[in-house]
Amino acid sequence: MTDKKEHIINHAVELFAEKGFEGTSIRDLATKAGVNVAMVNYYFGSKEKLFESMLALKSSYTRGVLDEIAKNKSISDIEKIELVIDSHINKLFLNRKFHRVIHQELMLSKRESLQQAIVDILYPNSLIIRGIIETGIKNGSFKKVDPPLVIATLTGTINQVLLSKKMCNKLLNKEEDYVPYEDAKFSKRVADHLKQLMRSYLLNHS
Amino acid sequence: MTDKKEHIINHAVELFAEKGFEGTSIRDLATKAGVNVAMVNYYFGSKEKLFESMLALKSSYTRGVLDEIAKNKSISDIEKIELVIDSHINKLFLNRKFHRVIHQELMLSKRESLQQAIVDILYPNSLIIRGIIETGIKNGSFKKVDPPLVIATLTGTINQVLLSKKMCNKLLNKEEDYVPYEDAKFSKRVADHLKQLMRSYLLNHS
DNA sequence: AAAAATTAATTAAACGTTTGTTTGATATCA
DNA sequence: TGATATCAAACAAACGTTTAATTAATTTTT
Repeated sequence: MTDKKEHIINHAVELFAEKGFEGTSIRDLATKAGVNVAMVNYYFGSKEKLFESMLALKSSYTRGVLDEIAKNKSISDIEKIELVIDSHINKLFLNRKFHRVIHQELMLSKRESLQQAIVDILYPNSLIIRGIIETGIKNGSFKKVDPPLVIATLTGTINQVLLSKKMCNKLLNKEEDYVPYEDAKFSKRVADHLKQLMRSYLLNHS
Repeated sequence: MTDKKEHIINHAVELFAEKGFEGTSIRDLATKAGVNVAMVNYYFGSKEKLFESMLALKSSYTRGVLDEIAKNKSISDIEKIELVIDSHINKLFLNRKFHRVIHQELMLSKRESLQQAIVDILYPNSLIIRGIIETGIKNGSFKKVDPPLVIATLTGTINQVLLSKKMCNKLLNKEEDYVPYEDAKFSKRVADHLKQLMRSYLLNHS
């Protein structure tokens, strides 16, 4: 992947996140990236292939960390969940623009092949978390919960605050121009909430 | 609102939910609704005003029920939360197409005036839930939780399962053509999960 | 009640833009 | 010299929208 291609992709993520795939024109993108309109098709072939290239480049960040947490044998199950929460929030807050883009595409049923590609990016993570939860249940350290829905709660809560600055600020009673995602206090607040929630829900006080 | 306008709006909700605002063409819509292309502009003035009309018509369902739950003095705080969960799931599952549309628009920063209108639709509901939680904390029946983030968890969990059939089915290990949103068993499953989650998190066992 | 006049609804066609994409010429570099 | 990169310009197709003519429905007048 050349510098120029990455440069275009990075601007594409910004625009796709703000205006959606259909709402972003090649001309907008070319202007913002400071290149000629023809360069996008020259490098990527088409707007849709540009999107696929973006997926391929930006989805690489997902794997790895979660796996290590799951395999770690020196920490308890609930500590694993807490580490998962921390790393997940960290990752999603940092890559929130890209995350917004794939969330959009996941909701739409145009371009269904891309939908499958996005599921393939997101699903492995949920599988790992599921493994931790089910192990905890077998161990007797966790209560008998509904693992898929616990995952929906974890990711759903983070998505809920991540996907709309306007709604998030309204919910938190913050002023309009506050950017919660760049405030370490806020990401810690979300993490603390989820950790306490999971502790009280998962742990078996027997 | 005439029958014809409502008829067009109902088809617009379907298409907007599937393909997004930019991804839906007036010609697609006219064909699907069985009317001439010119009728959309004749009745609504423009594509954007059609969207606003849709907002005005379809957002009416939101208010009312939650208010009654909050005011009810013959049930406990946790029972109020459980009723909120039931009515919320019921409402969102029934109106999931419309909910998907406003969720999309909330994520994008094109047409910011519409964003504000959507926040104004969603926010009052969260205020009522917040009131219940804060009352519970004052009563001593609830632990000292972070009310805005509890709301984010409630709505986020429901959104997470609601916004992508493909992802939802993958998470639940269901086959591709299963429609969870029309299965009463599934909505009960989500409701049970959220109720147990909230019970163990909110209740003060002192 | 019938006829005329007025308003509303519907249509096919066209309008001007914008869209993604391609071309062919020119510049840059190896 | 040959390959790669960049450019302004043009392309056809699709877009939201408007027009002008026609039909349907409603109201007014006789």
